[in-house]
Parts: sequence; structure tokens; C-alpha cells
Amino acid sequence: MIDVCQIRCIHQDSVNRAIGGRTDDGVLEEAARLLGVISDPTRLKIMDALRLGELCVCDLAAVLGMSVSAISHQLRLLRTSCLVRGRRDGKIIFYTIHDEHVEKLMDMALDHCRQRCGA
Amino acid sequence: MIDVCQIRCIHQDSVNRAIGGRTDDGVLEEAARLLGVISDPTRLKIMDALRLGELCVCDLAAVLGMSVSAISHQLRLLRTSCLVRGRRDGKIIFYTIHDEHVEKLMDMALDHCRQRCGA
DNA sequence: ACTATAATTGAACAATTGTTCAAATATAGG
DNA sequence: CCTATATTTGAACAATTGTTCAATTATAGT
Repeated sequence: MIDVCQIRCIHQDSVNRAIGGRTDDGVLEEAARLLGVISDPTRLKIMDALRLGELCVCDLAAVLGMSVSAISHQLRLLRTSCLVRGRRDGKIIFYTIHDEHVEKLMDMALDHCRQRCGA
Repeated sequence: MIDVCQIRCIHQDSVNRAIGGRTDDGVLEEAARLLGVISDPTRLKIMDALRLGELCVCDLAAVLGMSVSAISHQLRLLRTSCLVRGRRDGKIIFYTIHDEHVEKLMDMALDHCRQRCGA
């Protein structure tokens, strides 16, 4: 029994408007998943490191001071979410930010958290 | 003993460039925390519902079909991260998106996940 | 083929997260 | 003041997540 509160407290018209105009659940869930991928410090540091140019797994491990395995696990997530892309050159795979749209998304997030909160 | 790989595989200059140019750890961790807040389906749905106008906790519970308590818990996170703001009118508190910068950030995330992945 | 190296993968464990349920605030009206 | 209502809060539990360790795949050189 969900405690959706009694009819008297709901602003029915506002609720209807919100229900009518809401974004498809699937899209929102996919977006949440995507944001979840860049909401991890390690992955954000990886993306940040890649902004100045391509790096291999080993380089990233050196930059972040973490194990190659840990980095690789995170890279997989970033790859499958189209946030980074890799190009193979012999034994080595070089990673870069997937596209500038992604870079912009990162910038906006960094911007927001640099602004102080008024209320 | 961390398996930072042997010197031979590191591209030293690239690594130095990345280390020199990297964003402050604190900022990245704060950004990660912020992104974490909007990376949850429930919270994203709350934000989506608020785009068309202010709603109270009770309205949001009705729109999402969830308990008032669950919504309230999530609203707290959204409030303390300056993603939504509330104004009190008597017994009722009406919530809205904090500012248009936040709205833009959401749009970008939704955009990205609507684009298909090439590789 | 055989060896060495770059990178990925799987299982497991610790740590974090989201929801529920019950209880506590805060505001308004009689 | 006492009751009713809107919202918040705390504790607990289930589910998810990130790292480590060990083993595996992929590529290149000899």
C-alpha cells in the first residue's frame, strides 16, 4: 500500500501537465546509466587525462597511480558508453575522448560544481 | 605492490603532459559527486517532471508513482547539490529546477544518449 | 612455434546506494 | 493548545558498484 497522499494535497492540473510532458522512461533510464558512467572519480580522472591527447592503458595507470587492471575495467565502461574510443597501433591501444560533445558535457559539469550554491 | 607497468611501455612525454595539465582532484571528485546525483533514474525523473513547472513532494509522488518518503529522500540530495530549489507556501513546499544551467546539463545528457554509437 | 608484453576478463570482497517502514518536525486552522 | 496535514528524517535491508588478484587473450619479434 503506497502512501500516495490523499487527493486533497495533489495539484491535479500540475500533475497532469507533468505526466503529459514527461520524457520517455527508457530515455531517462539510459541517460541515468550514461551519467552514472561519468559520475565516478576514477573515470572522470581518466577522461580528464585524455583531454590533452591520447594515452594507452599503461600511461593512464601511471597518471592516476592505479593498477592497469583497475583502469582497464573502467575503460571498458567508458568504451561501451561511447565516452572514449581506442585505436590500436601494434600491441598498444591508444585512447581518446569519443567526441567533442562528450568533452562539452564534462565542461558543463565542472562549471556547475565550481559555482557556489546560493540557498 | 602496484603493477604500474615497466618503464618501457610508458610514453613518458604524454604522461608528463597529462599530469601537468590535469584538473585538480578536488574539483573532479566534486564533479563526480554532482554527476552521481543526476545519474539516478528516480532523480532524473523528478528533474524531468519539474521542467514544466513547480510541484510539491506529493505531486511528484503521484507523477512517479512512488512513496512520498522515497521522493523526499531524493529531493534532499537534489537540494543540497543545488539541482532543485524549494519555496514554501504555507504547509506546502514547491520545487523547481535550480537554474537554467542545470536544465542545459540535462539536455546535453539526453542528447548524447539519443545519438547512436558508431564503433 | 615460442617468448614477452599490452591489455582484457572473471570471481570475490568491501563499500556505497536506494527504498521501505516507522517516527519526528513544521505549519495552519479550529 | 490540540488536531490534521505536508514533509523530513533515521535505521535497516537488499542491490549495486569499484578494486584487487589471478588467469586469459591478442599482438609482435625472434
